[in-house]
Amino acid sequence: MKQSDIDDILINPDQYLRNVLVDNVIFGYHNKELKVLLQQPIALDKWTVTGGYIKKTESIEEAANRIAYSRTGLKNLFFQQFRAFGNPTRSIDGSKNAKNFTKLSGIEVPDDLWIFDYFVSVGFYTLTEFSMVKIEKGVYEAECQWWPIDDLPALMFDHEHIISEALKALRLHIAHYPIGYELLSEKFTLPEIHSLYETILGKPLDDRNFAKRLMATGIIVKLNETKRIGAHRSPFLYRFDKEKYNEGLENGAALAF
Amino acid sequence: MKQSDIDDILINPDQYLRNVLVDNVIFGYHNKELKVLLQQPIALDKWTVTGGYIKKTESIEEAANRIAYSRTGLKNLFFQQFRAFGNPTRSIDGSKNAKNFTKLSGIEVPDDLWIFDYFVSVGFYTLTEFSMVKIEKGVYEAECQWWPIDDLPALMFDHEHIISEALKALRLHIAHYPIGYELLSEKFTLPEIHSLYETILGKPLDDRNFAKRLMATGIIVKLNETKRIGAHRSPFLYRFDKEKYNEGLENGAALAF
DNA sequence: TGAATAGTGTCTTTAAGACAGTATATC
DNA sequence: GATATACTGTCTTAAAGACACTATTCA
Repeated sequence: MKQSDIDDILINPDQYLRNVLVDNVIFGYHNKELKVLLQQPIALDKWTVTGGYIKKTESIEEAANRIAYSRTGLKNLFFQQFRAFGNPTRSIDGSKNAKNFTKLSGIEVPDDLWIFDYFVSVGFYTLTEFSMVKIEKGVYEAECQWWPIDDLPALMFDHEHIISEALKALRLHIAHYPIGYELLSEKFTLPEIHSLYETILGKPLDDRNFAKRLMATGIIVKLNETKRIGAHRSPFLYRFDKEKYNEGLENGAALAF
Repeated sequence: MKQSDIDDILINPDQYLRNVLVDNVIFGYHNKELKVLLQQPIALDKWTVTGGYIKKTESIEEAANRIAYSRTGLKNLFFQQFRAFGNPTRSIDGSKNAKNFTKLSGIEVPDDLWIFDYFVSVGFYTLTEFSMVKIEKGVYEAECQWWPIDDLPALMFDHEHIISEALKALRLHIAHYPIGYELLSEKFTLPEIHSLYETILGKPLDDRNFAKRLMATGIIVKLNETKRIGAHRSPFLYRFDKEKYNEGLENGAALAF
């Protein structure tokens, strides 16, 4: 749990559910790079994924969305619940006992204050195109920035585990459902979507087989336009067939890479 | 939330996490039938899946196990988290406001008591062989019994949805990982495991292709014994190769039915 | 015409799916 | 020998995977 959240829930304890929160692993893709949005609470040297408490009036999905919106300024991002984390070690941390809390905040609190009990975290991941994001850090965050998924800073609690589980879930998802609508421009080239899949999966995919299979699903449509990319052959542009895409999200699209 | 749980958490509020609980959908298999263990709290006419609060000293997995043990008397059952449920409508229910609560229990409580806020439910499912289970109903349950999955009684809250999501998760699991170790005798016949798969998936599977594929995974081993089943040809007995089975649980076993 | 990237077709191998007749045990 | 169940092999079709050359653009 982050210092800022402790403050927030102390100031407005009545509007939040207790002992349960949402952690939302925000993945950002841009130009063959996959990154994750992390924040560093003031007065702590470790980083956390974005997360927050759940209001009594909202669902866990709404909470995950609200958190993503508050950091990225974007709505209608693709997001997905992947699993919940909950065990007593989630509270064994320097910030999670009364003495340390008082030292950090100057506020005196009883030893058995309920916020020192562990919190069950419901994990979501969210996908976004990171060049479109104007990061808005929270008032209690010293920093909020993108980190490459294979070069993460020191993370609080089990957040490294949460990120790796989120990535595992994302890679499983990509093998069964279409992906990319929120990550590419409306019109995109075959090499662009090819790179997206390679980057998320972290492995090369044969370009001929990739194009063959992707076209076979019908979720993308070739346009009669090309994109000029300089001193090279101009690639054709494609767009998603939103109907087929949504159908794929519902029923699965056979793209088992 | 069940009446019994409300009592329990009122009597011992300090040992449990607040606003979060575990619901454990216990599936029972026996003789070509798949059932789910449901309980009916005293003074209510609707049924619920088994569930309970999470102690501050235990993980959500330990809580799910404790619940399964308390109802079935069995340990080391196969269980799996599938997803969390949380939205404000989870608290709109006859038992979830102060007036009704007082009417049912005779205990006066304030209108804004925290237990009337909604609870996030972390959903697990558990598999067991139901002829081995001696059902132990909780002190606050009027009934606790097996129900066929395609003939359920009226269920509280979103519990029908929880069961259908659990079943969906189980069927997804069975397509990617081995299953059955906890559901069959140590030695079993091909027709027995064939029926198990057909029952869980709810559809017929070609017997020749099933045997071919199952043997190809190496997770079962043919023994040099047969089982006498009366006036018919005696089927051979098989057992699981526990090493291959566990490896399949870790890395997946290609059995995409 | 050289450099960089786009785009595409064929063959092989493997897996999935459909399908039916023989073998065995007991009465 | 009648009956009920166990057991298994082949063919067809579809998908996956490996693989390399031609086309375009522009400097």
